[in-house]
Amino acid sequence: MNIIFAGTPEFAVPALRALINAGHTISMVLTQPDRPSGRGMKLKQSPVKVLALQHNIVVFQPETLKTAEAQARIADTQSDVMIVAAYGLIIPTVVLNMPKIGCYNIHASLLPRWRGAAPIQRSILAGDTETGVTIMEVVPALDAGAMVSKGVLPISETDTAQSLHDGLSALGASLMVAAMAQLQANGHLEAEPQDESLVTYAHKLEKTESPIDWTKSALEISRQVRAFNPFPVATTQLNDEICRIWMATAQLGNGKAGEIVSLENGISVACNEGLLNITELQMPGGKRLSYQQFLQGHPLKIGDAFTIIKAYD
RNA sequence: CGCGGGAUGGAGCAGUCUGGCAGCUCGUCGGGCUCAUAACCCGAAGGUCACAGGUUCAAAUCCUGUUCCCGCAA
Repeated sequence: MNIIFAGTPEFAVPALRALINAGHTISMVLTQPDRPSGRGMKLKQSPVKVLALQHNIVVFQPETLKTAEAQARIADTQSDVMIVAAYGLIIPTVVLNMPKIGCYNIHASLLPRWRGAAPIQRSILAGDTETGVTIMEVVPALDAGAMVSKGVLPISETDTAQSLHDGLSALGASLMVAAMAQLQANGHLEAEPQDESLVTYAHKLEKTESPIDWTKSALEISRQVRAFNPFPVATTQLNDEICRIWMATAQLGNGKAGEIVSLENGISVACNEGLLNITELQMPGGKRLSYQQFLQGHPLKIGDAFTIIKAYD
């Protein structure tokens, strides 16, 4: 089929690759304009753009799809379907109506739960035991289209936003390829409307949510740490310096909130309820370190305490 | 040239402010102990202190430039 693909970050890359490998013609790739990013603020191409260029696919990077010019270029591709995966720009209704057959989206949650920007992180934070990917029709309202198919992925006690992201991204790619195969065979896709009474929204993570509050339970903090890995990373304070916590799990035990109670298998810190077992962390200027390596250069004693960051600049 | 931090035996760090013998924890190697061990004891090797230049009797340390890494910001 003749497909126009709209996506920007790493999450969308497996889907584009899978569609190419499935033999579809990608008539155009829409992705966000190159942005100044990283140290030195150099212009950086989106991961989707990099892949598209490797396959000599036409890349179109308008600042907005509201202009007649941009819309004309998209219309010119005469595409059968448009596939959207974390594109990051609002797609006007007029553009949604351009593809002959329709417009489909990959969303990283089991809709109608977690519509919005940060479904993966919010599902971990909420303590969900499973999450997944939904293939659905794109409609003008946010992630509200009828659902074509779903794939489920369990969330384990050691899953991070990164690990789930990778799993969901791959799952979404295979579901989308399957959906396109079905569409090609049948000429249409069955879609089930979302139950509006079960809708929840996954708001973007705020930087202000990253400091760890040691008076919460270990379970909650562990979810925070894992949901915030790799971004924006949970933080706490150690000896007047900001310490980033990359990996931690909850375990049984108790003590005074913030105090280290054991250094046996990880750095165990007392919370209001239970212990947080830190296994990977990072100090300013340094790299992420396993707790073993960290302890060799930063000697900690039982009784030392992490403190709560008061104000976040 | 967006802002800040960093680079010291194989790993992680101290030492730099105030110039004066190259240190710590771990790893590696050798020996000892042990039924045994990632445990413990004894010993050893391993450094162009990122790179280049400058100041000085003397530079890891002060000055200038370069490279690479980390964080912020997006």
